Amino acid sequence: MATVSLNRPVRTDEARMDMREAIMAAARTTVQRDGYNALSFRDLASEVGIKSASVHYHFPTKPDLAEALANRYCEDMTTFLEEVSQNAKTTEAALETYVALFRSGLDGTNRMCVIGMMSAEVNALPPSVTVQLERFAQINTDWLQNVLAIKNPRMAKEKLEARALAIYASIEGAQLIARGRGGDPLLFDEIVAAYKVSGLLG
Amino acid sequence: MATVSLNRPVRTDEARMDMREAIMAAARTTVQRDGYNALSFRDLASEVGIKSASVHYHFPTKPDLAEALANRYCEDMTTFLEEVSQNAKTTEAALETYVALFRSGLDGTNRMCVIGMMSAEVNALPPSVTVQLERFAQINTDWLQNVLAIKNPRMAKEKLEARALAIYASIEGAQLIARGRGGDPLLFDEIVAAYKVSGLLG
DNA sequence: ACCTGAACACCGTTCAAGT
DNA sequence: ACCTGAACACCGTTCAAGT
Repeated sequence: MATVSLNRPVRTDEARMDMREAIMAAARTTVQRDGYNALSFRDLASEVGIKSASVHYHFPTKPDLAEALANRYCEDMTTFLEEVSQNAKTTEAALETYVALFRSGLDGTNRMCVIGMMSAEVNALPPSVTVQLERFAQINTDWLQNVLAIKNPRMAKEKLEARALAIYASIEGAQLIARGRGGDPLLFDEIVAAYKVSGLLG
Repeated sequence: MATVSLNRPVRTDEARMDMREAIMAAARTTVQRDGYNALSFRDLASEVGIKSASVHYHFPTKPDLAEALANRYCEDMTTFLEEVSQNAKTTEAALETYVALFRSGLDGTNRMCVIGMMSAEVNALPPSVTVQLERFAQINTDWLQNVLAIKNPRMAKEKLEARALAIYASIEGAQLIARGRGGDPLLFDEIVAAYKVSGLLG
């Protein structure tokens, strides 16, 4: 079972966690919970024990912080998916773990995928960040496509690509809708179960 | 063909559009484009030609405005779906029109469903608004369930309910992902096409 | 290298005051 | 009934100043 690091602070190695990492850890949690627009440099500063002007030393502007967050999120997702590919015993188990990642943020604290959140808030973000949204989608669909190819060796590549994209979009949607209803993980489960019945996740 | 009023200003009857309606019209567009957290009473005021303090006369607080917006959005959706039910010649056509509504906001101005946006920003919203998010989901799934029941008369009610919820969540997800990629309606179409192939929208 | 206080133009909100 | 200016505590950002 791979570590679900996407819903943990950016780094847990407290002993050598420098200020930049501490800011990113706090910022990730806030973005997942409240969104990028609700993220305040002053709140962030008080969380990590410095003044808001000092946050600007590490991240000159708020979009700079958004870019760093999105970039790190992509890296963590890549690592996570590599671990799943190595450790999952079946393609079904790999897909289960994939879905479980998106469920895990919801459970308890009703947090959302950083990239899903930024997709909603995309009009506040410069190209340096939106390019990371596309990268994250690519990371997800590439991995899904590989898993699906193992499961359905005779499926055409175009169809695998389209199916991978559909799964990614539908899981983000399930998370969004469950989040809107208080982050109920059982609602998320219900939606995912219906995806399976329909054949989308089959 | 039903009027896609969900992506128009709240009321177009300019002659008798009072200030409250003008504020709601401007606010809906801004929420769809930039989100609730990015909505500014001062910008809103200058759009409709009054001062920000005057906006508070019509909507005492920002959550009050959010509640009015979400409530009106539910009403407009109900009207829209009733029109579709009356005018669509086949259940396939009804589903096409449903999907087209979510596509229409994206096209050109990359706007999002007000309720999908508020689902992402749910932590900023009081219960008076989140109850409207649940109401909107119910309006959508009730209608979808009815359409699906006509199409699949032998399907069990529980399965119809689950499928309706899955379709709603997946379409919101398609919109979110397409929005993240610049609001490309062709990407939305690609995702929806894959839903159809998988059987989810079949 | 890293942090700070003070200033700037913003924000939602309140309220006494206008018509 | 509807609107306003002024004030409040907030916001991101800048910058000269500290260590």
